[in-house]
Amino acid sequence: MGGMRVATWNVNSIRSRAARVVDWMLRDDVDVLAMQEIKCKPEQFPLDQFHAAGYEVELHGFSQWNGVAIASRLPMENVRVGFPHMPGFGVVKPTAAMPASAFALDESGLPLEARAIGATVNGIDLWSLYVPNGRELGDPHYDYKLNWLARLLDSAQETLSATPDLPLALMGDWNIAPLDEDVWDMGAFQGSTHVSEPERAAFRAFETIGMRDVVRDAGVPGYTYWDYKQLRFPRNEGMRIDFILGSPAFARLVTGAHIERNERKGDAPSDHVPVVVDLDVETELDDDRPMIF
DNA sequence: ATGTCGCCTACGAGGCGA
Repeated sequence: MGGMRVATWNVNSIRSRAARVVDWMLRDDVDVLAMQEIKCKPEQFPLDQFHAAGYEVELHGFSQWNGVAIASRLPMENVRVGFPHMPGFGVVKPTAAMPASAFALDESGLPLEARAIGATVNGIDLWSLYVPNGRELGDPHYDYKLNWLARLLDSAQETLSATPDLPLALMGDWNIAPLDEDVWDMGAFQGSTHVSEPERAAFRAFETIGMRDVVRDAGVPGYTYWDYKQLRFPRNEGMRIDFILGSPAFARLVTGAHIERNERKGDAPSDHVPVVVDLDVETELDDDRPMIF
């Protein structure tokens, strides 16, 4: 096969947006979509609509918060939920929608959240990640965010140490604006999360293991998120917080990228839009072939 | 404008998270 189109999109509830998501995948010829904030458990996911469009879905979700999924029309293998030493947060609070038996705990006894799922497609290791928001500087959730990112980095580093030539992509809602130009007005973010130096350092740390923001590297400008409030989209007061970080072997496959700004328009949009990369899978296959001249 | 969403509990309006 030749081109392969891969995307990430924080859908902000798949149950309220399945038709819109599937329509876009077909219209934009997407092979694999990493979704975040599906906000449902497995039995609630609208699988039928994806299957009817030719996509299989792997997902990880607990009740109404968070939740991640990967939809693909190419075979998915080696599906993994979470990553080694992923931290949890908060307290176990059983409800009708989430009984005590639904909680899994981390090594410290904190409940794990549904923020990471990975699958291998065409030999490419693809992850859908929903980085914790952080809420406020100094909030326990902010420490959780930084710790979660540090453990994710450890995990990616271990993977790339063992398999340096692996095409690996960490895709999702990072809840970090790495550069000042990634928000519409730095003055509005003084003392806020998403732009603080520790968060930006945690993001940049992925560069030290060779991971690149392949969409920025492709020269694609623009925001990926606009708050529902305060006419943020009409005013184009957005944030760039959704990213695809690729290992060197992944970056070599990239032939193009775009941000689907139009998906913020129309009826009942998510507050995020899809971020898309095109891959030349033949490039990888060619690399594996012996040179004959 | 604390300005909008989406889902929860529990049946209506308030809470939470983003």
